[in-house]
Amino acid sequence: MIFLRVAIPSPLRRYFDYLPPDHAEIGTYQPGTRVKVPFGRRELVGLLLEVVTETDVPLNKLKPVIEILDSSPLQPQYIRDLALWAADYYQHPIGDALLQSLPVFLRKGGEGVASHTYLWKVMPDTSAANLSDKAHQQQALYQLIAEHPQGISKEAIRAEGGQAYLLTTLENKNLIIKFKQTHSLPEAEHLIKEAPLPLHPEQQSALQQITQQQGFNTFLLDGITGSGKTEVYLQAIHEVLKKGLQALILVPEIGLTPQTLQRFKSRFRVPVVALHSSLTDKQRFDAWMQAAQGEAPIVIGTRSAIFTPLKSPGIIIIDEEHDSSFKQQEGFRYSARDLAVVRAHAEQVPIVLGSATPSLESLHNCAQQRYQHLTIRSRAGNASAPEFQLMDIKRLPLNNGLSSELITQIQQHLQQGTQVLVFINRRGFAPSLICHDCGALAECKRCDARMTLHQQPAHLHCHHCDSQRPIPVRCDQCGSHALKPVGAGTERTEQTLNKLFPDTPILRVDRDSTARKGSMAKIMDQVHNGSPCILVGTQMLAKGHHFPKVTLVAILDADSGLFSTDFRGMERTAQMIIQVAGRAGRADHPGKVILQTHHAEHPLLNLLATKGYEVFAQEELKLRQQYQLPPYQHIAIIRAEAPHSGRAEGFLHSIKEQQSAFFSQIHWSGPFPSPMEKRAGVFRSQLILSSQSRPLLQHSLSHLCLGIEDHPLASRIRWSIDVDPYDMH
DNA sequence: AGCACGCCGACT
DNA sequence: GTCGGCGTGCTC
Repeated sequence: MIFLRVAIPSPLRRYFDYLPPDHAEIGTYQPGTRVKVPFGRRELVGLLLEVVTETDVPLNKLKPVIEILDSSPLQPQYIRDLALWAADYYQHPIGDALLQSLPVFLRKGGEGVASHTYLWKVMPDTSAANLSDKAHQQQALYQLIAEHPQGISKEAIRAEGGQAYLLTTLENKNLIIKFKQTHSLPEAEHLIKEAPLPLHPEQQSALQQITQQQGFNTFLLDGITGSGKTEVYLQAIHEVLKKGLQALILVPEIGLTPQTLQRFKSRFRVPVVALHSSLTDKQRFDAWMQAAQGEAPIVIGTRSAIFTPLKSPGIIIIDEEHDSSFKQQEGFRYSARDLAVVRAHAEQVPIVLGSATPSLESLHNCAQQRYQHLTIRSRAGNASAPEFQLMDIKRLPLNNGLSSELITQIQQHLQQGTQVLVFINRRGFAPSLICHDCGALAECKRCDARMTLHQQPAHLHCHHCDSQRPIPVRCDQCGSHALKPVGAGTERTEQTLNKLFPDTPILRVDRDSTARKGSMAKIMDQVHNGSPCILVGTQMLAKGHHFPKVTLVAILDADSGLFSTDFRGMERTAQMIIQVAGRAGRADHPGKVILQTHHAEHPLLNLLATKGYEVFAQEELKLRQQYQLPPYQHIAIIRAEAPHSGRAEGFLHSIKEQQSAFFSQIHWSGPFPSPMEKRAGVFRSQLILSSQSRPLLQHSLSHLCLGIEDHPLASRIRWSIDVDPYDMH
C-alpha cells in the first residue's frame, strides 16, 4: 500500500498523507508535481513530495487525492530544497513556504503550460528591395527582422520601435515567416547589441575577480554612487551568456523601472524577462517558464524572484543589497538576499551583492572572509564626489523647516541655472494637527500614532493603518477652533518653496503625487529637460533615478533616525543620506549636500559627512560589537498580537516561563510591548531571542516552535517568528 | 488561514 | 420565533 505525502498551503507545520487518486492509471507518482486534494471542507492545490509506504495517520482518516495536476514537476528539485531550507531557517510552515516558491498562477491550479511566443524571421533569398521604395515602415520592419536571424518577437519589435501591425502585410508578401520560439540562443558573437563601456582599473579588477574564479563565491561589490557598478554587472553577465548560462538579477521593489530594464535590453541581443508586479498571474507564469526552460538568459525581478528556476544558472546579482525590501516583512519572512547566497552555494555559481552603502552584515561577512570585498572608490569619467555640509539649525528660525541659509543656497544654485533636490522623509502636509488652546493632537483611534494632515485632498490619514477622516473643525478635547498643523511634510515644503521661488517649478515626488500611472514619468521628463527646478520628495527620490543637473541636495531633517529605538536606525539613516546625496552632481557639476541637523556635533553623523560611509560603517560596527548586537549576535523576534491589551504580552510571558529553562546559551529579553503597542486596533508584544551561534539559535527556535504550538493559548492569539528581523517594530 | 458548528443577544 | 455575533475546533 502506498501513500502520497503532500505539502499543503496552511499554517500547520506538517505534511499531510493521502491515498492515491481513485481512478488512477497505474503509473509513477513524481515528487514535485502538483495535486488537487480535499482539505477539511475545501479543495486545495498541494505539492506531492514523497511516496511512502507507511503513515502515522489512521487509515479511516485518509482521503484520496482528487487529481494529479502535472505530468512532471514544473520546478527543479533545487528550488524545492531552497524553499524547504527557508521554511526551516525562518520557522515558517513548510507547506506554505513550498507553495510560495511557485508562481501564483500555479498555486491557484492553473495549467502548467506556457503560452507560445511567436517569432518572425525573413524568408531566404528576399530583400528589402522586394518592397516598394515608398513603403518606408515596411522597409524598416523588414530590416529590423533581418537583423535578427534567430527571429524576433512582437514585443521585441515594438520595443525597438518597429510597426508590429505590418507583420501580416510582410507575411502575406512572403517576405517573412512566423514560427514558434525555440530554445536556442544567439551565437556568442551575436550576443552584444551595444558596445560595452571601457572600464577603469578598479572596475576591471572587480570584473576579473568575479569572472575568473570557478563555482561558488560571494562578492560584495562595494562601489560609490557613479562608480559604474552596473557596467560591471553587465560585463560579468556577458561572460555568463557566452558560456550559454543564465543570469538572475534581483533589484529592490522600487528599482524595477523601465530604465533599469532598458540597460540590460539595449546591451544584449537576448530575451530579458522581468518579473514585475504589474504582470497578470498568467504573464508572470509565462515569464517564469521562460526562465525555467532557459529561453530567457536574463531574468530580473524583485524579492520573490529568488525562487525563479533557471535551466542553466550562471550568476546571481543582488543590486542595492542593503535595501530593506529584500526582507519580506510579513507571513513568510525570508530575506531574498540571504537566500540568494544559499541558492548560489547550492548551484555552485558566483553571487554579486552590489551597493554604494553595503549593509553592516555584508561588511562583517567580508571581514570574516566569507565574502570577497571588491571596492570601487573612483567615479566613472571625471566626476567628483559631492561636498557635505552639516548645517546646525539649533535655535535658528525656520520657515516651515527651511533655514534662511539653506534658502539662500537654494537661490544661488537656481541662479546658476542648475537644479535642487530637497529631501524630506515625510509625506503629507504636516505630521500632525495640534489644538493651540489645549495641546491635544489629532490621534488615530486604532493606533498609538498621530494622524498625518494631508491637503491634497484635505483629510487626516493614519500612515500605519490607512484609516482616514475629515479634518476636524473643532478640537475633540476642548472644542476650540484653533487647530494648527505642526511640522512639515512634502506637501507643506512644496507649498513653502512655491512661495519662496514663485518663478521656479517645484516638483513633488512622493507616493501620493506619483500614484497615478505615468505621473512619475511626466515628472522625470520635466527634470531631464534640464532647466532649473526644485524637486521635493521622500525616499522615492533616493532610489534608481539620476538627476545629472542637480547640484544641491538638501536633507531637511537628518536627525530622524539618530536616536531611534531600533539599533539599525543609524545605519538606515546613513544609507539614506548617502543614497540621496548620490543623486547630485555629475561630470561637469560638482554636487553639494546640505544636512540640516540639531545634532551637528553627533560623532557618527560627522564621521559620515567628513569621512564617508566606509569609515562610518567601521565605527558603527565597533558599537554593534560593544553592545553585542547583530551582526555579532543572531536574533529572532517572537511577536504576538491580540485585540485586548496585555493578552499578547501575557502569552509571551507564559511561553518564556515554560520554555526558557530548556535552552542554554540563548539570551531572552522581553516580552516588551512593541514600539507602537496598538496598531490597526490590535495590541502587539514581542520577545527577543539572541545567540552568538546561528545554528544554535535556529535549532532552539525549531524546538520552541513546537512548544508554542502546544500552548493552550496559541490558537487564540496570533503569533509569528521573525528570524534575522530587519525592522524591530 | 479558512470554514463550519454552536450557543447567546436584538430584530421583524 | 430567527438572524447573526464571534469563540472553538479541525484539517490527512
